Amino acid sequence: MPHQPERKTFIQNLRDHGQRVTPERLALFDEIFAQHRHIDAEELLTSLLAKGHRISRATVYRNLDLMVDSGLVRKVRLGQRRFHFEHIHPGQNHDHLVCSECDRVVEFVSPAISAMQREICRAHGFSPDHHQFQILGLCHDCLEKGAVPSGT
Amino acid sequence: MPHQPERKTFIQNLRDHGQRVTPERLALFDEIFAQHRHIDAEELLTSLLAKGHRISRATVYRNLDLMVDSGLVRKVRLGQRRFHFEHIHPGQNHDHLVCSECDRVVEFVSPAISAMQREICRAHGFSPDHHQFQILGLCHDCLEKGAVPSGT
DNA sequence: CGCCTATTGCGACGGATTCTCAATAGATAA
DNA sequence: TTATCTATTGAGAATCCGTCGCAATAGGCG
Ligand SMILES: [Mn+2]
Ligand SMILES: [Mn+2]
Ligand SMILES: [Zn+2]
Ligand SMILES: [Zn+2]
Repeated sequence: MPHQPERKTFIQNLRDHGQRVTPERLALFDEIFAQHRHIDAEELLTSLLAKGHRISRATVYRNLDLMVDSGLVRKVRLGQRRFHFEHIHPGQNHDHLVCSECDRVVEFVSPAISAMQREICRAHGFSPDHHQFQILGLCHDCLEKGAVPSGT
Repeated sequence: MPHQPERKTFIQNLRDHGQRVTPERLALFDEIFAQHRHIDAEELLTSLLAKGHRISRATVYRNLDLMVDSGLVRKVRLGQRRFHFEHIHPGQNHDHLVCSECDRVVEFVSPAISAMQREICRAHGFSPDHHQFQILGLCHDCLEKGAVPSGT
């Protein structure tokens, strides 16, 4: 269990808010923190069931929201359709390059973005909570394989 | 008709690709370019019908995609659910601040973002097509009305 | 242990978009 | 102008991605 401290934080968060520590919550938590990739609700449900856990789709969705609210998990829109989830690495923010040909996702660290975000919000009287930033395009491999950049 | 040149471009685009110039396409085009705001497919359908045009929902969706592909219209995810569309102002890129309390959308011009995007893509061997950048938070008005920033 | 109530599972429901397919109507050439 | 070819349309069913309602279950506390 390489994510023991986060697990303890999660359990403490639950207790602090009068929420219950259920096996479903722990299994879901462990699954997200075991994965080092972007994973969607359906994939999480499938892997949990494959590992013998008994959990329903609604519970997966409900508890993903709960973990997002508690700040342990991030919910990102990578493609056009569903949300993906990833556990948060504290202190190391990143955003995503998404290949529209092969769906590959590359993370990039963006020190300048936080500063820019602060400045823009200051200028407009906004109080920022979080941002979504994705760059869509073609990855290196797809370019070499001859995919055409942009419209047809 | 204050968008005559774009209209001609659209028609030429269609002809160049062996696509037909239909009244439905022109009506939809005119509606998007008449609006100076972010509008979704359902709203477009409703206003077209209210103006006496005969057009179906499927046609609206199909032709929105077509206009996005031809580079005249941008498709942005402002809330969590549906897409919104806006006509492109060439040479003046912008992104969006979205208030999570009142759904207000404020546009901001971001000269630094293009440069950053280019640099990040160069470093990762990516060929960028476009990006999605939204900052979620609380607008000035909602802050004054006492909305609580972030969690709970 | 026993109560209280938060949480769960199941299946129905919902919004947004896409699909299917027969009918319609632009474009082109004679 | 008319015939022909086929892209496009309309209508509604289907799909995708979640969310909801509610009865059954089971954590947490005294
Ligand atoms: Mn990531
Ligand atoms: Mn805009
Ligand atoms: Zn690729
Ligand atoms: Zn607001």
